[in-house]
Formats: sequence, C-alpha cells, structure tokens
Amino acid sequence: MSVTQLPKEYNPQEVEPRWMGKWQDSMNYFDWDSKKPQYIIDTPPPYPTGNFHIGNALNWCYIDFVARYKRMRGYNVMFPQGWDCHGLPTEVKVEEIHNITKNQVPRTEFRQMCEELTVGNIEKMRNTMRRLAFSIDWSNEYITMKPEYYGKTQHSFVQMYNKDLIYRSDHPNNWCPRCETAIAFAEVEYEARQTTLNYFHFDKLDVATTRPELLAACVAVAVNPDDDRYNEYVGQEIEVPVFGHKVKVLSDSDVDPNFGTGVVMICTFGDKQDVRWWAELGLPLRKAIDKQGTMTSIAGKYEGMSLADCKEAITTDMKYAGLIYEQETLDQNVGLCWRCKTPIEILSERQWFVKIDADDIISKSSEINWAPPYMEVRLKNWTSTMEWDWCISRQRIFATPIPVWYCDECSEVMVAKEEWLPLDPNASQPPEACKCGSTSFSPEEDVLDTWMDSSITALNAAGWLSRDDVRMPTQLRPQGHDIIRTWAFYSILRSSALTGLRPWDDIIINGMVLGDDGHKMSKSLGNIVMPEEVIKEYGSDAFRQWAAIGGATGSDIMFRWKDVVAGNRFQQKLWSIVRFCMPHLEYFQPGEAQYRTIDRWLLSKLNTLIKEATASMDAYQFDETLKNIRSFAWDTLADNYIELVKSRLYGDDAEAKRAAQQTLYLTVDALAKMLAPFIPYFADEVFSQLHDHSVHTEAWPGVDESAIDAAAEGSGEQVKEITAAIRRFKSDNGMALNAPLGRLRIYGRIGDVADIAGTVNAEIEVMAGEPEFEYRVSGVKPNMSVIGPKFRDKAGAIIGALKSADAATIAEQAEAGAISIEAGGETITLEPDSVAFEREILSEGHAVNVLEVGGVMVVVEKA
RNA sequence: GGGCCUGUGGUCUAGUCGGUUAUGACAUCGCCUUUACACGGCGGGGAUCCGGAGUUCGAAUCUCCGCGGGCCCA
Repeated sequence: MSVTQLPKEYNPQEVEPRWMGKWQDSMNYFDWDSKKPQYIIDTPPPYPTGNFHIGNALNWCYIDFVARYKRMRGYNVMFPQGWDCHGLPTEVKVEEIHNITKNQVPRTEFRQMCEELTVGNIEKMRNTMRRLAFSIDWSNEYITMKPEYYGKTQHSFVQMYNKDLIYRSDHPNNWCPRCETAIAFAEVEYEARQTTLNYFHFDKLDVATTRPELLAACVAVAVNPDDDRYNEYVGQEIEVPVFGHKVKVLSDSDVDPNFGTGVVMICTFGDKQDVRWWAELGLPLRKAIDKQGTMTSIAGKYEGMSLADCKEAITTDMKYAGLIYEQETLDQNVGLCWRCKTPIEILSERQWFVKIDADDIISKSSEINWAPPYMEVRLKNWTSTMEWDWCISRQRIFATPIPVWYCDECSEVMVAKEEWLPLDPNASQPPEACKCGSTSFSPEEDVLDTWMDSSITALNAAGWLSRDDVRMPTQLRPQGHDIIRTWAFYSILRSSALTGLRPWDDIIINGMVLGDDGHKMSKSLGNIVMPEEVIKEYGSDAFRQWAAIGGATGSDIMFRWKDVVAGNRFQQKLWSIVRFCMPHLEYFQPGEAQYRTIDRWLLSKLNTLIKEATASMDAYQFDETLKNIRSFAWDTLADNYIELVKSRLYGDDAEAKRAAQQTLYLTVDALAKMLAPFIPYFADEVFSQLHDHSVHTEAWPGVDESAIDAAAEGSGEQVKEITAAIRRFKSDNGMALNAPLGRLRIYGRIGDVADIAGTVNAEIEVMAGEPEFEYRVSGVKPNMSVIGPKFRDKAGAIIGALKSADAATIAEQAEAGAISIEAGGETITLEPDSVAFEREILSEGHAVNVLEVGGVMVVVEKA
C-alpha cells in the first residue's frame, strides 16, 4: 500500500463530496436475476414538499444502516425511493402560487400545475438524500402521480371491487365543510376546546346539549333504562321545540344519567354516538346541514345560515322564548380537519368504502416481526376499535381518479375493466356500451384517498403487476410510529386483500425527532433544524452518527448538536489513529505473525466486538452497535493498545514489530468495514488507505472464533492494568508519563513484560515468590449472590455477623476451608466463596511504592 | 376518559426477567504539550435511580397508588 503523509485534520467538507462524485448509482441496484437472497425494503414515499426534514432523515438513516449492512452480509438489496405525490397540500399550494381556485381552471390543467410543482420539489429532496449518502436504488424509483403507478392503484381498486371488498353506499362520514370533502378517521385531529352546554325545556322533559343548531335534525331523545326519573316517558312521543316535529323517547344503556339532565337528544348527526344509535335503533335521517356547512330547508327560518351563525341565532331565540333556562361551560375535544383545522361534521353522503376485516389484519400483523415489539399493540388497539369501514372517496382533483362511470340512461355503475387501465373517466369514455345499450356515461368525479396509492408500495416494490415473479412478502417496512394506524394498517389490509400475504417480514419503527429543548420541532417554538444546516457545519457522516446514537430504535430522540460534535470528534480521533498506523504499515503485507500477549488481547476483543456488532445490527440496535465500535476504537485501541505497542513499532525486533503491524492492519480494516453502514464517506476514505477498491463492495467482517480467547484477554488485561496503574502513579506524583522510572519489580504470575517496560520507560524485573512486605486482611465483604439464595431470610443476620466479626479471624477460617459464625442465635457454616476480603499492605518503610493489580504486586523504586 | 411509552449526577443517557460498589457522554475541577490526536491524555468531584406504600433476606429493577412528560386515540 502506498503511504503519503495524511493531513492532520479530517475534513469532511473535502472528503464527502469527493466520494459522492466517485460512487456509482449502479452499486446500489437490485439485481432481479441474482442468486443471492433478496432483501426488499418498502421505503416510505415522502410527500414531496421540497423539504427533506430531520424526521425523514432519521427514518432514512435507519434504512440506510440496514441496507448497507445487508448488502455487506450478502443480500441482494432493494432500497427503492418513492414519492407520494397526490394530496390536498399541493392543491392548496398551487392555488396560492397561481392565485386561482381549483374550480376556475379545467381539471386536466389544474392537475398539470400540481405535477409541475411536484417534479420540482422531488428534485430538491433527491439532492439532500444524495448528500446524506443514502444508498438508494434509483432504478426502482416510483412516483405515484405517474400513470405507471396510479394505474396500479386503479388495478387494485378494480380487483378489490371484483372481490366485493369495495362498495359504494350512503353512510355517515366525516366531512370537512371548508375543504368540501369526505375524510377518514385517520385524518381527524382532536383539540381540547371549550363549549357551552345549554339546558332547555323539551316538551315534558329537559335536555342538555352543546349543539342547539342541530335541533332541526333531532330524531329521538334517549334516557338510561335504569334512570327512574324517566322510566314513565320511554316509548312516548314528544314534540321538538322550535321546529314542532314529533320524536320518540328511547332508552339505551349508553346514556350517562349523570351528564346534563340525563336526557340526550339524538341528531343526525352530532357525533359518533349519534351514528351508533341511529344505526342500532333504526332512526330516520334528517339532514340539517349541507356540504358547505350551511343550514338546509328543514332548519326553517335558519336556512342558509352558517353553522356558527345558526348556533348563535337559535340560542338567542330559545333564551328569549324561555326555553333555555341554564348554560354552563364545558371542556370538549373537537374533531378537526387535519389540513385546515375546521371542526368536522358528520354527513351522510354516497361514498366509496373499503371493507375492513379486523381479524384478518390482526392475524397478518402477528406474522410480522415488530421492532420494537410493543409497537404492534398500537396497531391492534386501533384495528379492534374501528367501527366504520374505510372511506376512500375524496372530493378533490390531484389524486388517482376512480375508474368508474355511471350510465346516463339506467344509472348502472360501470367499473373499468383492468385492461382499460390506467384511465381518467373524466377524460375518456368506456369502450363498451352499458348493459342497457346506452353509450352515454357520466364520469365519477370523486378521486381516491391518497392512502390508496401509498398502501400498495410494498406490492409495487415486489414487482406486482409488472413482473411474473412477484417477490412478496418484502423483507422490511421502516416507518414512524405516528403512522402505524394509517400507513401500516392500510398496507397490511391491502396486501392481504390483493395477495393473501403479509406485506413484510419485519417492520422497524422509528421515533419522532424532538428539538434541542425536548419539544416537538415546530415553527412557533423556533426549534427547527434542517439536515442541510448540520451537513454544512459538520458533514453528513457526523449527522448520521447522531441518528444512530441519539437513542434506542423506536424511541423519540432529541436533535442535539453535541451528539453531532461528538460524532465529528470521533471521526477526528479515528483519523489520528489511521494517520499513526499508516507509516508503520508501509511495505507491510499481511501474513503469518508471532503475536504477543497484548496483540492476542486486542484481536480477541476485536472479534468479540464483531460478534456483538453483528448481533445488534441483526436486532436493529444501531445505538448499541455504534457505541460499542466507538468505545473499542477510542478506549481499547487508541488509549491502550497503541500506547502499548509503540515501543515495538519503533524498535529493532522485526518479528515483534510485524505482530503489531498485522494486529493494527486487521483492526483498522475491520473497523472501516463495520463503520461503513454508519459513516460511509469516512469508512471509504480510511479503507482506501489500505485497499484500492470501495469498502461498500466488501463483505461484513466475519468472526474469527479462534481469536476469541478468555485466557489471552485475561493476561492482556493484566498488562493493560499494570501499565495503567504505573501511569496513574506517575500522574499522581507529578511526573511526565514518559519520564524514566527506576527499577520496577513485579511479583506474581506474569509472562510478557516487554510492552509494559517500553510503555512506561522503565526496566522491569519479574520476581519469584512473595514480596518482602506484609499485608493483612482489613475487612470482609459478603458475597450476596452466594449468601442470598442459600440462606434466604437468614441472609440479613449473616451479613450483620460478618461485618461485626474480626476480619482476620474470618480470613483464617476461610483459609482453613470453612467459616463459622453466630447469627440469629445459631451457628452457621459458610463456604470460603461466600466472602471476599479487603487487604491492607504494610510496607517496611523503604522508599518503595506498591501497586496491586489483579493479583500481581508491582513495586516501584523512585528514581 | 382509554391505550402504549417514559421519569436515573447540572444536562442527556445505559442498566429494568431482583443480588448490595449504577454505565457512558457533555459540562465541571486538577495535572500533563509524552516521535497519531490539546477536537488529546491521566486523574478527581458530583445521583438516597420522581414521590409513597407493598412483595422480598435483598428493589433503580417486580406490584399497587399518586405526580410529571411524550405519542396515539375516544
């Protein structure tokens, strides 16, 4: 290997762009014809906002750690990138940019504007992803707004329709009156607000309601069956105040007799409970509000008012008429549209729905390996509390068209045949006539919920509809815990419905990124940090170290600049190590070597590290893995091993030198490989000092079991400890660490002292027998893990007895084989291993210092 | 109101299928420019492990009750 003097400082701003320019996209391509085991990742398709934020970055770092690791482990990896394009935010943005509303331009033209904005945003985000060194397979990119993708969404619609899993029906549904569209439960946000509870006279009864504006939609009142106050009224008809229509008094155990007056008015629809009663009790439907949120004709004089205006007007009128007799403030959680924060209403309109089979979803989920495992509970809870089917129609434009027409003559529904897809029913007519013979059709103008696109990403990556050999299930779904109830839920549902299979073998969940102050990042708190800022300051490898080490997989983690700084320092430290090693490795060729104690010690620890790192990577424990690698490199290698072999590297013994060289070579080589998934730029920069090819084409290091040797580690540890004790001694005595010492005598079993001598700059004599000073036992330390289980409830008394006994006496008894003490009124016999002893060393007063290290006595004579 | 997670030196964190001396980082203090690194090395101080009760010979760890934080939901 060639050796030129390496720069003293590692400069990521120079190194990272250089390697980014060298790497080829083809290094990351999935090979459909490979014999290697497949590893397909169902990457999240982000919404193309143009900003790849730090939460995305955490998610993608995890994916990249896995993708790079699995490639090194011999898998044929697909790390595709998708873009979830459709959605309201883009529509809103386009309206803003062009200063129009979507209904002012033709559908196709509006869609065109949305596509143009999206293309630009995607390109911005791709750049950030490349700079962060994500090893994405760009040959498998997908863009949901393109016909080749939304065509698949339409196929999935038609297939599920043909399997009776999709239907169209009138059903109460969440509705945003501002956006004028249906929304699913997953799109409802809740916010604590205050409202007024109005008590009013309702014929012979008194009712309390927060929504007097829905009085026109009242279809019944209900009481609790066990509420004696109202038993006599159940079954009677009473008259609705103001509007005059008659409704029945019903009883249902869901009525809380302690809330309000204990009488509830049921409207169509004030809340989800109304929907339940309406369905269970077969009540009529009265629509008091329309799609724009204005009052309908049944509201009489209030017709045409907005909900808010109506509420105010009717409250005033009812007070004036003496109907409302009391008001109180009530805390309430209001359902809001996730997009515009308008309170949602429940309207019954004709919509498209996907059937939910909760048992099937839970059963498929149980086949999946969840990391961390407790996250599966969230899916189960959500799934088992679903009450309505999934509403998939939306009243928007920029989304996948529903491939359906309606016959103008007989109103028959014409669902597209698969061979006609992709299509937009607004732009084309069906190629066949209706059953009734008519060829005149009206298009379905509603479009599909965007989750219909993104819930088939696993199928898409696996080649569904585009290849004969569909590679389902895929191996991994990485995603945040905030979208378990949506993306994970819908994906499992759809994969099962369309293929009967689970979508993935494993799912790995990442937490949310919090700001430096521990709060969720938000504009109003001003704690947002963009990945680009961090890269500019410290480079992307340091950023990736934060992602790996910031917290356990699945837990929310704070973004902390100091973690990035620590990552940067680690790179600098390791760079210094490499800078030290390289001149010593000039002309070195790996081969046979006569290892010394400390070499075997390091190689044993290195192979243990490889073993542990492999296990923790397999368990997606990135923090654990990187922490172990860092502490090995910094503490074990740099602060101990390198200090111990310097004298050999600079010395004349060629064989001894060669052993150190080989040890360093193997260690640096393995470290570069293990760091490759985490800090790909740095790893290649280091690896290129030793080899002429990229570390990213290398295999993950294997464990050399023969090198893992407890005895070697024990004696190496002894050498390390003795050296550390001598250095501590020098430090305590104000001596420079390489200051010469006089003579060192070591008493005890120890082999190899040359490295110690070289490191501490002293001559060492290994002495036989006991040193010429005495030591005595000064204390007894009970060994709880022996005494506890054996003596159970007597353990406390035994400990007390041991502590008050004379230590020297106990030691004598231990020496003789059995310890006998009085405890709790009886004589107890203890094995010698039940105690440990503290010892005090007595010197004869010579000018010697005594260090005791792991059973070995080191006697230092001051120079 | 429910579910899941969580509370450990000043700050962040490991340890959580019980075993008495609680891990590491940052910060802090002292010493050291010793042929890779002062973005470094060596050493020190600093935590009754949120509070209370219980189980146990023994609890940061298990149970219950509080209090606080986060996420998801009704």
